[in-house]
Amino acid sequence: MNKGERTKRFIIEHSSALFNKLGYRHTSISDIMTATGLKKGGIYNHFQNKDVLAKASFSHSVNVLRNKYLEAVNSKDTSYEQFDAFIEVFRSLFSNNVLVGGCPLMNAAIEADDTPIDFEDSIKEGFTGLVTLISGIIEKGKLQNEIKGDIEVVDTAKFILSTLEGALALSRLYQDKDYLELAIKQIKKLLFI
Amino acid sequence: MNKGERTKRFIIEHSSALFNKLGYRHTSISDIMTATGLKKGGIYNHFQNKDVLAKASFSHSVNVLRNKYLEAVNSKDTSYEQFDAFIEVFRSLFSNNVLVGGCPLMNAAIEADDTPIDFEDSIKEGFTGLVTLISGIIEKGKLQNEIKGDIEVVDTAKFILSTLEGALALSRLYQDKDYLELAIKQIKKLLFI
DNA sequence: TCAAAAAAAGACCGATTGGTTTTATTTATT
DNA sequence: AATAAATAAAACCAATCGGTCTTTTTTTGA
Repeated sequence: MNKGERTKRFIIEHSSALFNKLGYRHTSISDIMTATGLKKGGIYNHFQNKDVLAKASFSHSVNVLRNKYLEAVNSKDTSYEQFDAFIEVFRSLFSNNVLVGGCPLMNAAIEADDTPIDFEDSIKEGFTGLVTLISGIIEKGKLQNEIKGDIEVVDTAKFILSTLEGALALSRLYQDKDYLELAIKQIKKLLFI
Repeated sequence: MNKGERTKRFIIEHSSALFNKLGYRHTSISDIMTATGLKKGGIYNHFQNKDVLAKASFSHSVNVLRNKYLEAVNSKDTSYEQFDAFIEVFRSLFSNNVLVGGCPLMNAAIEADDTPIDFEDSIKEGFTGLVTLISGIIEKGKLQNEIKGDIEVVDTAKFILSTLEGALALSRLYQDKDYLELAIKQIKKLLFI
């Protein structure tokens, strides 16, 4: 990997945290200059404009998170364990252990609401990927008689995602994990036999 | 009411929609000038600075919404009807019938996350008020044997709020009411006898 | 090692930001 | 109707925004 690629990655890694914390519109190039220690010339040498950098940073955050989810879920065999592993990654969005600033999908979704963001489709893809992941866990659980048989797979996955995302936002606002833990407890009660 | 007060109200009414749609940081004075037809002198004559106007606009949005909630719930006698009435107001946050731009509490909460907003306490108060309102409905339902007796009132209210807020955000992103409707269906199933 | 290419710094640009001040106009009071 | 007070427009301000361009420095490959 040559210098150019290394620097480009370096910029993305450092700016993705900034964008997720401050928002895409509100994060300025000078914020990124401070965070990276580079000047404008060094940044614009790798990205045509701020929007391109913002999109790359968003994708990076989402990729980091997705890989964590997949790694966690795929390492388990029962739906109980898969769900717990998934939840453990989701909990990191409260504790800032994997990313800082909360869920990048929800943050971007709220910002995109009525304020056009050019990577809105990527936000939808990200959420849809999560619904698919949760659906897989439910499907497996039903097959293995761990999850109630009369549950609608995709609808329930959408419901679980809604609940978790809402609870995360409230837990972060109050800096109180109870909202998230309560949601997890209720979901488990709904799901498992 | 003299001219000054009338203009002040006029500015708040018009800018609150803008702030809720675009975000508090991102809405500019010139946006407000366009929306109100006033020039800077006319606006700064009534508000010391943008933050004061932003806070007044946020409070206005929250007040409009709170009055709708209270009016809806207080006009009903059974917890079934109260819950439906509450939900009908919440649905308006998807259809933009009462406010435009989604839930002002959630919008501000996401913006306040890691980006200090000076009215963060007002956001918390707003959410706490909603938890109290929902708790009241559950309490009444338990007393009137409409809601399951073994339900934890406040914890369940927090769970319901989490679910609804998350589902609203997803429904708004996809422009698809299913997320919200699914959440409502599950909550009713959980709640009522 | 040396020259070409890539990378990054630095200076600069017009537009926009929030905000102030001065001037003009409208409203309210006598 | 006249006048003081309130209101709003207009002009102006420094700071910051995203972005460009030129120059300098560093990396790379022969």
